[in-house]
Amino acid sequence: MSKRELSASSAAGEDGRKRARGGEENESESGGAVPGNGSSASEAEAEAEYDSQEELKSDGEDADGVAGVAGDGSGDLLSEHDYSWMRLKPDHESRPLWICPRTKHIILEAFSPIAEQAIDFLIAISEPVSRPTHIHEYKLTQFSLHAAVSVGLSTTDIIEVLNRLSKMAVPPDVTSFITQCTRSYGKVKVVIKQNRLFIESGHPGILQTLLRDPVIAQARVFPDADTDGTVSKDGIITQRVPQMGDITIAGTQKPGDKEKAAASAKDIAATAAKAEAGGDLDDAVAEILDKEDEDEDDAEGTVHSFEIHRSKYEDVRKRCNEIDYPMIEEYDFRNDRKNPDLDIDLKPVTTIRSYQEISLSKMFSNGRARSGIIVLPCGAGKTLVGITAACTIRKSVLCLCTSSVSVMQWKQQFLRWSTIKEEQIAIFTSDTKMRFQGDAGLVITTFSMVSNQRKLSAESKKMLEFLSSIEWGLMLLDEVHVTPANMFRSVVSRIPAHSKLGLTATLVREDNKIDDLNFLIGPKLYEANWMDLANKGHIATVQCAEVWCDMTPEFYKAYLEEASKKRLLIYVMNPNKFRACQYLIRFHEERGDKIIVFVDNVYSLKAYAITLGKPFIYGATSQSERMRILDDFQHNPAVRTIFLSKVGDTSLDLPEATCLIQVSSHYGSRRQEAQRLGRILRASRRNDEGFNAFFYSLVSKDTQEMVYSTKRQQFLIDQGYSFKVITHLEGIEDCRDLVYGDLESQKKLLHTVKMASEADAALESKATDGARAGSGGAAAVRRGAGSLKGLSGASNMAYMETSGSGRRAARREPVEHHPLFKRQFYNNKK
DNA sequence: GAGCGCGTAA
DNA sequence: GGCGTTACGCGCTC
Repeated sequence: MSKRELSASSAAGEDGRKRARGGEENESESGGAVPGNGSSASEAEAEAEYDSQEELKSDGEDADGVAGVAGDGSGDLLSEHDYSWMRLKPDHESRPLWICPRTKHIILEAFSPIAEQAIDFLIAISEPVSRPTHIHEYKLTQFSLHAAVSVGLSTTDIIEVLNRLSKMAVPPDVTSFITQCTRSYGKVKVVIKQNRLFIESGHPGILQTLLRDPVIAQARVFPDADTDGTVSKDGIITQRVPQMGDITIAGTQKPGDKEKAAASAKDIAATAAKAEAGGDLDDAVAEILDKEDEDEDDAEGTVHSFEIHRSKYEDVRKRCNEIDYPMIEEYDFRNDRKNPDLDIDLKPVTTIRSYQEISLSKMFSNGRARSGIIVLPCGAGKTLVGITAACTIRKSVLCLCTSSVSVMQWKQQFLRWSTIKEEQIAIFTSDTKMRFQGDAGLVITTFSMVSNQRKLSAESKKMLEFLSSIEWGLMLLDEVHVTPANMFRSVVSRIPAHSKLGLTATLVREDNKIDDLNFLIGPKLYEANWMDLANKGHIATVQCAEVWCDMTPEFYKAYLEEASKKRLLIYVMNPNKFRACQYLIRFHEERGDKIIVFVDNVYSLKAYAITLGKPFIYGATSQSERMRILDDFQHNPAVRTIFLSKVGDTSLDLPEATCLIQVSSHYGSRRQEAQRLGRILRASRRNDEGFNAFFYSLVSKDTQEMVYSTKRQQFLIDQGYSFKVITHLEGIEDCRDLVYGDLESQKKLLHTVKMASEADAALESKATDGARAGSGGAAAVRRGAGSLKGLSGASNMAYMETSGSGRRAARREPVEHHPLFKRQFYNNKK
């Protein structure tokens, strides 16, 4: 074990600890705009805690070495594996990657001079797991490697570039994993002809292999007399393949993206070569390109296929993934003479940003449209990516949104950025059902409109028939992370589309269905790093802070006494939280910020907004009232703060907002946290000198809320954000006029809250039958006991990243960190 | 076109 | 695997 390895690992550790303490690196550059003194009191506390931890840990590290040569008896995965056989290259210092042979995790030193190029490459071949400031973590997966092949990288390219960037030779396990995952990719395709689905391959043997699988065989449709091409004895169809040419992505100057992809590959290579002081990488890259050209299945001139039932599409595609013959969905739209062209182009003035171009180049890199998912932060122009894809394919487009509001927004955006005419667009929602003119067009609709199988109005039924009769060139799926939902997922197989493009900012769900997107839509083609775009000025930079509000003794007592479901109201209505909220609003209003306050719970929302005298919007607010409040917020300088419930989580476009305060939220939803942050990323002032947007989460200390808060932040932390912990808002005690300043009013508030939750409970027991109410009463005592237990668990979780609650917490983590990192993040003790 | 019931998502 | 709350879309009625 070399010294270097140890020192690099402590760099990783440092990063982990920075995260743990709320990422103080942001403070130095924040310009002191956050009104907390998190750097003094809280930090000192945390520091002391962490120092003692540090001693424990460094002992362990010295004893068994970072690579875990000897077990430390804790059962830590890391310690059970001996990596000491891996030898560092002599010039490993100039190479930025570590590769774990067992878990296929790749760790990047983000401070390396060639980090940026390495990132381009890693994004292409692996999944980002976590990307905080100094150390990034990626993971090689089956799907990420499929995606790599689909953008034109070959097995040897991947291994070779990886080898150049790595501090040690690529371990044999990793090499064979890459080989295994890339070998069969691209051999099987799904194509749509005359609205029917065919499984296609250049190798008839592969089709026979597939047909031996019961799931696939069951989905099969046998060819009839009308079938084009020759049909063999076993019913496999053979046809000649049309030739293909180059394409241009709309809105880009350069012809095609092959060059683009090549350019970035070349960059990586060139820099790696430079770091290496002379190498033959340029040749290797040239080779990559050559290969890309000859790697087409079509070289053989014939292609073989069999048909499957459309209804079985999802099953078959899933099965193919499982048996390692992933089906790729590519649309050779340039040679599609059968389907009518859509007259659409980007307007000449429309320009797309570099990362939008790169993400699209992943989609079109071989001259065809490849189905998949592009992940861009809110405000980074996802819509324009979708529109550009439509302008490149130039066939009929079906655009699916989650709400009717975003349906209208998509329509406006299409009209704004492209040359499409109003009459070519059809809106299909519950209150607008139109058709487009001509034989090709754009339909914008909602997921529920096309997935709803239950009672349909006659008009909708006809419309739905129309939708499934068209061979769509492109299906755009906005907020694609909703697609795996039971009702929504069926649309992708029911409506035939030659290619599908999913867009989202938050490719996370709290259930385990997110992986289903791999066979429902396709691989993740591109994922932008939020921090990265912020640094380049495309989205606003945000200071994130978690404000810890002490519970008042009375509220805390009530919290402990209450059954778990009533607790929420108590910690949300905590008077100290009220005061913190009021204080922050005042502070930011004086700075000239426009503030959105999110309160998830409707009762609390009203209580907060009315007490503080601010307008609020929630589900029951009428459409006209919403418009009025939002309009006021944007244009009336006197209205600086609005309160929103969950209504404001998605697709509200408020470019004026520069500050967010989160008072209550939906459990541990990472998606909600990220999407709320997204509300301020497009702040119109983002490019002002030294501009920062602010994101505060108010958390009642030592309650369940702390657990959720930690979990919620995970997505943003993985995107490189760091949360500063503020335990005390500076100057809050000098504000004598804050609400609930005296014990009397606090008690009154507590009483009101208790009454409210009892009223709710009463309402409920009246609604349900007596049996249920009775059992609830009997359980109350036990719940009280359970609450204490839950409490201690809660505080452990809350301090998870600072004092380490051990592996149990780690297991609950949505993101599986590499053991090397777990060690740093969670500080496993012996 | 507002309001209700239903089903659904997270 | 479900908890509980909130929001929303759809189709229908008045």
